[in-house]
Amino acid sequence: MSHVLSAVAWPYANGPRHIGHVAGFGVPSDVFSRYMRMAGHEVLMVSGTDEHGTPILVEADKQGVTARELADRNNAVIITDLVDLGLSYDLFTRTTTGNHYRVVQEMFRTVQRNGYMVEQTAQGAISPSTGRTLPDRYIEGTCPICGFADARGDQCDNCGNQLDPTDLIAPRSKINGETPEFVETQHFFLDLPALAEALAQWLDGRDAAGTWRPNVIKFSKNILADIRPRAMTRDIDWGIPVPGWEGQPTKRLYVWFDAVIGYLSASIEWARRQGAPERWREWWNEPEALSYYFMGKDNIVFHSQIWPAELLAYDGRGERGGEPGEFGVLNLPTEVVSSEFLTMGDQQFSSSRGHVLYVGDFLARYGPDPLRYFICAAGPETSDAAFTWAEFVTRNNSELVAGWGNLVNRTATMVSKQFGEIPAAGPLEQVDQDVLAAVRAGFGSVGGLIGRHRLRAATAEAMRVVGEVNKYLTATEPYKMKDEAQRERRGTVLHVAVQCVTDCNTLLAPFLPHAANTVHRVLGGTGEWMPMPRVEQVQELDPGSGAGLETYPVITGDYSATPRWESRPVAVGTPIGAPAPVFRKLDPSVVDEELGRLEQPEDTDRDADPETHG
RNA sequence: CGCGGGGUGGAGCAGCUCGGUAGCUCGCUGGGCUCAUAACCCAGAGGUCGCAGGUUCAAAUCCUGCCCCCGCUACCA
Repeated sequence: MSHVLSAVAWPYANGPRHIGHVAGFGVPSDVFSRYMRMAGHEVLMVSGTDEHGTPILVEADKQGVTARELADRNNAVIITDLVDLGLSYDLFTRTTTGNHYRVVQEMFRTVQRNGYMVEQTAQGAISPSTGRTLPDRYIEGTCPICGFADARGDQCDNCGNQLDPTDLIAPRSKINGETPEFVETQHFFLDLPALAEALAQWLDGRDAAGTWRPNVIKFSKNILADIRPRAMTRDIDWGIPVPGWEGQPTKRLYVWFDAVIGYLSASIEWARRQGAPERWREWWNEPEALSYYFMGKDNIVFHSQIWPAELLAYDGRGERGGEPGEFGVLNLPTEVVSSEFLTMGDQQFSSSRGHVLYVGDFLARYGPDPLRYFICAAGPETSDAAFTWAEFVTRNNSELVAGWGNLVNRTATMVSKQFGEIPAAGPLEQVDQDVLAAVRAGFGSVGGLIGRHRLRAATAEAMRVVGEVNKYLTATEPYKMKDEAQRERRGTVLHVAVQCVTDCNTLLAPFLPHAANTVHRVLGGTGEWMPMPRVEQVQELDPGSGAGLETYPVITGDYSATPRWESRPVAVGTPIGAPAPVFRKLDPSVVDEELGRLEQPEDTDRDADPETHG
């Protein structure tokens, strides 16, 4: 049994999340975490909403609300989506809490004391109207090389050359068209080159372990080649105050510096709320503890470079040495589990063009498990994958309904009609023993695949096992055993079938936790078999710091009753009544219906694009 | 230009690290069954594994060159 940290990417609170987001970080991390709990590990699964940074401010300005108000609103929406999907966080919090601010500032101070946070003057773009940093990607102008009029601050799309915003001719802000001001400004830079060797050593070790997805380890080692210091502060008035610069409220920590620290701060917050304030150390200080970070591919650099660099700097393990602070020596990631992107048909998601499918809308129409199933079976695991309504409907109908749901239903129907309870088994024949063994073997094969983050293969393997049981029923034909003389054999077959369905339900529980509870009840069980997360309103722990929260919602849950990853013998005599279907069959017309919805987005004010024309 | 991913029966994918009868799901055709949400089971048709060379007794799998597609830029993870 190990301590396993499931560190799940923090959704950005500038709007609701679409199904691509939960395909990248959400469902894969939950399947893994649920499985690891079932396998007997001590899992701590943490995340929260990421609420700082320029895009939040830009969106808040657009909506005429404060950054806090915008973050509060989106935090609530995101929490509802994630809990409805059944994502079993031990704590899903936010980056605006006092606890987070304190942890981030402690990290900063120690990194600085160890010599890895160096103050430098840099040329930066400022928005004259707000005084805020204007990130490179919000600046555009004429390319000095090819004359292209809409070159970006960091690259020209026309000629492909890398640019610096100061190179642009007639630079302008993408936000409001004003001319940015380039000023000399002081910032703290994380001295990544001084940590490069330690990072390389760590990555080599991870590479040697051979467990990372090939493209992730490859990409991570690649970006190490031209590593350079990165500014960890910004000229902005929304974010965590910079220790030592308290007198400068327009300087704040860079959003990515604080966001990745959320994994640690959320672990600490969880421990404090458990009334065991030091318990987080079991996942962060014990060297044999494991940590898995789940995200989309655009976040790889922050998890395989910036965050480990922050940890190494905190631990004092770069070339300048140093001593860890009050958190002690912190563990580096065991594995960075990055997904590729889910596309909608053949294009990427785009909220402004209405080419998007929000989690909340999806769940309202189809419920959580069909989405979870699709993501597990056909998600962007090792390459981009397309979500299409046609494939969604097909997989739902032919795999969930006709494969698994039907097996549950036909088994429960026969038991209910012929015995009304789980019958006792007589002597087992070879065919009975074979199917029982085939299903039991699934614990090893499916579990091994989930442990290696091969969810597509794991799903297929679990469904193959389901198929074995369907074959068993066809081979033994219990529905033909009408004679009283065949009563014992009929009972034996149905007993075996119920045992197999029960075990299949265990195998599928990490993927389909809601359905697992339904099946559990169909087979005569009661209550919530797979524990579910819940939303809880909590008090701010550190009212003196943070963004001024008083109470806020979190996702949490008690998962201690999680069933084990093993065959559970069924209890003879358990009453089984006539079952109701576990999954809903979808009419193929939903494909056209949904495609029509996409073509005519209800959002009528989407033409009000402040970016176009001045 | 560079970096990365990908091109496998009608569709979507696995296999490629460690060469050796090309596999899965859906669809299609035929058959069986009727307990089940017309579900389930069996059989079959359908592929010169992007192209051209090379290594080898043997290449989807290794090497070289080429072609095509997609990311790396956006309110997107």
